[in-house]
Amino acid sequence: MAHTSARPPQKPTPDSSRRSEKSRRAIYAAALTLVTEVGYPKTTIEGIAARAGVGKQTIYRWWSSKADVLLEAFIDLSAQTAEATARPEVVGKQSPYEIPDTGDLEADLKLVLRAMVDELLDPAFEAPSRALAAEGVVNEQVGREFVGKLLEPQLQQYVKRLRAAQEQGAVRTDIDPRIALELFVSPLAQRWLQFTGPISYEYTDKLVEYALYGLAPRGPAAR
Amino acid sequence: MAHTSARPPQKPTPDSSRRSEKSRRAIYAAALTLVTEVGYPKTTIEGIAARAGVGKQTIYRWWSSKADVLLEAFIDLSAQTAEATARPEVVGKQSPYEIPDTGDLEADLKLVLRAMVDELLDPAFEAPSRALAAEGVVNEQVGREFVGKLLEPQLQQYVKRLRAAQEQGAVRTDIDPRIALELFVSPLAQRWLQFTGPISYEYTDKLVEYALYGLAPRGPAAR
DNA sequence: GGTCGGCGAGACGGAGCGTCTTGTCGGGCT
DNA sequence: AGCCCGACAAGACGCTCCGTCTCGCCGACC
Repeated sequence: MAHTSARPPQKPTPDSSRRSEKSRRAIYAAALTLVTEVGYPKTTIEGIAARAGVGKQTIYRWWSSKADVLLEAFIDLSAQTAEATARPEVVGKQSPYEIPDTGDLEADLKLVLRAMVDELLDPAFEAPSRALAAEGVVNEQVGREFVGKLLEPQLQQYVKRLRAAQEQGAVRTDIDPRIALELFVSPLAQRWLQFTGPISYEYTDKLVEYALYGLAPRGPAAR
Repeated sequence: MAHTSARPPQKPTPDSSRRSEKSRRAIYAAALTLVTEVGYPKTTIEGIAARAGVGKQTIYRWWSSKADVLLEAFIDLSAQTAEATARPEVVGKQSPYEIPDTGDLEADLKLVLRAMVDELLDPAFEAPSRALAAEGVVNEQVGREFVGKLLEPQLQQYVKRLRAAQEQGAVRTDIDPRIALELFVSPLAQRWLQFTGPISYEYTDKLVEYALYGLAPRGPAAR
């Protein structure tokens, strides 16, 4: 009776060693193109398959949904972009978008947030990341994967920079860096996600200033 | 040639004076129920019609998409809830969730943010507002309507309270209140929308403290 | 040179789309 | 009082896309 095989309705796990690299890349490219051209809701698995010159079954064999395809495609795109961006100065792995430490926290943060503004307005990134963010809002599993694989690694760079700032005396030591970073990152994210306001360098500069020095007057009379 | 009628393929505008109030309310209820029970993607116009005991055409006659139906249904729900919440002390229109002014800005903000935490975790509100937020991320028209009709009016309450605080000397006068409010509202919104972290009273309390007093040390040596 | 499994292609039944048709019903006008 | 008009419930229609399936085909490994 009991051999080594599983009992219940198990999927006939595909053999990944025989997987076609060419098809995979064509599917990534088709998914990213379509989501940019026709928008996420009108992007269909049939459409991706047709555009990639691939059978539908090839997509269903390796992915579970169009969100899953797009997530992997976007992760792949991000990895490529990061690789291209990273100067090949050090052989060791370049962490995603390392934040500079010139000793001037305010300037460093303003610089990085300005770079984020540029990225948010780059059409090649905007369509797929908007689509994934939208899916993640309503589908917790996709949301957590999106955050875990793409967003949180970037946020950890801020944690790192803020910890350094605490050692330099530029940030109070009783502050939780993981929360502190949200004071300037989340407002930008919300304006971009929900169209709650315009996005500009002046705006992100102000966010950094407000967050660092607080809304309350700093005179000795305060508090 | 030119009579009073329009020329090109115009929709035969329906007569709103003959509109069935009963059907409208049934459709709102069905939409809100379905989105809570089966989720936004599986909520269909056919399903709403069936659940409401209504013909599909009645929905297509008055709304353009399921997002449109849900948006109106949710606005209606919010209006009813606001009406029920507002104590009938004054006859005049109660603005949505007026923020108290006890003279202690920190305490007032913490209180209101705690109330927002409660609301975000209320299942009856969570499903529809998540669905609309998700749709709005990917559909700018829906996004702007969602923000204009639901989000921004609430944010303006913070603007009002912060302006009062500026007059009281509790907030620096060179600060833009519309941006300042985002320091504590947006982080909470992002954690809720994207599952980037847990939501609690302790968390929102910290947001208020960080925003008011800043991340940088407040000693005379700073800056 | 034979076997195995992923591959492109596309047929299949089922859902839901948005439109259109039919007959019913109720309010407003004459 | 009787009539007319348009919104209404119901559901048929052709369409697209879903997810599964069945074909041959072809390349890798034995």
